[in-house]
Amino acid sequence: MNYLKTLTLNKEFKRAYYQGKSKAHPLVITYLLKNRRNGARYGVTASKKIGNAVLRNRARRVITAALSQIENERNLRGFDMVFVARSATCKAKSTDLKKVISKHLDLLGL
RNA sequence: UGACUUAGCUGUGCGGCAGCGCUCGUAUUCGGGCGAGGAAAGUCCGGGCAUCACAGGACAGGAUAGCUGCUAACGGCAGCCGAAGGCGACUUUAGGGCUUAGUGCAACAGAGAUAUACCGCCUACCGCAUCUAUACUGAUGCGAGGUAAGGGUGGAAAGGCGAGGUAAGAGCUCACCGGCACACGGGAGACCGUGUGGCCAUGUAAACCCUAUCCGAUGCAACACCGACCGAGGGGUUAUCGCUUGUCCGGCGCUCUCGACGGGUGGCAGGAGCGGUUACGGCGACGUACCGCCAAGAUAGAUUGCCGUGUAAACAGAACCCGGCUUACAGGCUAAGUCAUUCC
RNA sequence: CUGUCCGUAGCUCAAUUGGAUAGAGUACCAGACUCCGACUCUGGCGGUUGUGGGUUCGAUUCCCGCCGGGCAGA
Repeated sequence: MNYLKTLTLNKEFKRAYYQGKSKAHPLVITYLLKNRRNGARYGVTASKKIGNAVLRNRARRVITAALSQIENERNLRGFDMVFVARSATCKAKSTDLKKVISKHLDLLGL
C-alpha cells in the first residue's frame, strides 16, 4: 500500500461528497472521484451512529483490510475514494466487504 | 445440604498465512524485540508538570463538615465513636451549630402551631336563683372561674409511663426512662461511665446564615525551539536602481522588536513506577530497608484481517502523567465467616 | 481539555422563597352551529415532571449519582 495515502482535511471529504459519484450498500457507501495526480487517496468515515469507539475502530479496520486486498489486484492510481461505514459494517467480514467494494468500483467506472 | 455476608482473582487460549505502530541491527530488500484496560469510560475530586501573576492583609466567591491517623494531596482510604437496619456474619450513614448570635418558613386539617379552651372534667373559693333544713348543712341550675387527664386534627399539641395527690387536674411530689447543665473518673479524641441539679418551649441549616479548615489564575490546543510569510512600531537612506498602472510626492527593499496565523520538532513515557511466598514496624490504611525488572507512545490516531480448533466469550479502545471516586460488565475461580436443618 | 445551561401532555411553554387532583395554547376525540365543510362555542382525553437515591410532615422546586442534549472558550 505504498502509493495509497489517506485523506485528512474536511474540505477533501466534502469535495468527494459533492463532486464524486456514489454507490450505496448495507455494508458500505462508496464515493469515487478523479484527482489528477499520480497516487491514490482514500478516507474512511465512521460516525457515532455506528456505536461506541470499539465498533467504530473495527469498522475502519475492516474497510482498510478489504481495500489493501483490492489494492494488490488492481490499479487505483488517479482516484480519491471515501468509504462511509454503516451499522452492519462492524459485524461483517473483510472478504464480504472486498466483494462489495470491488463491485462498487466497477460500477463507478474505475 | 440449603440460605446468605464479606474480600479478592480472572475476564478468551493455541496454530497457519498476510499486514500495522514504535524501536534496535549487519538497515531500500530483510531480521529481532515490544505493542490497550479493570474500568483505558464518565471527566466528579486531588496532585505533579508548564506559563503568567505575586510584600503583606482583608472582603467577595467556592469547597468540606463526628474523631484519630494514612498520604504528595484529596471531597479518597483505614481504624474507632454515635445513630439506623438485620436472628446473625455484617451493612448503611452530608454525622458541626436553630436550649448560647440573629432571621425566615411550617399549606390543609384542627378549638389551639409556640401559643390555646371546641367537646369534656370540676364547683374547693366567689355571686345569684330554686328546693330542703333548727342550722355556720346539703342538692340542682346559671354566672364566674379552675383544668390540660380524656376526645378529635395534625408530621409535630408543652418530655414518656406508673404511683401519690386533688374539687377536677397539673413535674405539684416521687420512682424508672429520655433530654439538658454541672462535677468527678476513663480515653489521643469523637465519646463513654457515675453522681448531683432544676423539671426542661416543636421541626427545618441538603432555608438564609454562623463557626472551623482549605483554595492565586490558566491548562499539553499549556509551554519551549526551528524555518518561511503577513501586520504594527523603531533605526538605517547604500537609492544615479527595482516595485507601487504613465509622471510627481509618498511608501516598500536592509535590520531590530512585538503580535497573529498555519507547519514541523520537542514536551511524551525511568515514574509519588511495577513485582516480591523477603525482613521489620503498625489492628489497619500504609511506611522503611533489601532484591529483581524497564513493559505502548500514536498524531485522523498502530494492537488487526482471513482460516482451523475449542460447548461459550461480557463491558469496552490509551492521547501529558499519577492517586482516588462514580458508572458498565457474560462466564469461571478462591478465601474467610454467619444462620437454619440433618447425622455423628 | 475546560466552563456553563437545560430535560414538564404528541408539540410550544407555565407553575410565587417547597404546600397538594401539575396549568394554558395547539393537536386529537365527542357534541352544538351549517345543506356540507372551515371558523366559533362547550365538554373530554392525554403526565412514572429524563432516571435512581436522599433531606423534609410534604419535592417539578433543595442535595447527590447516572442518562440525553444545547451553548461558549482554548
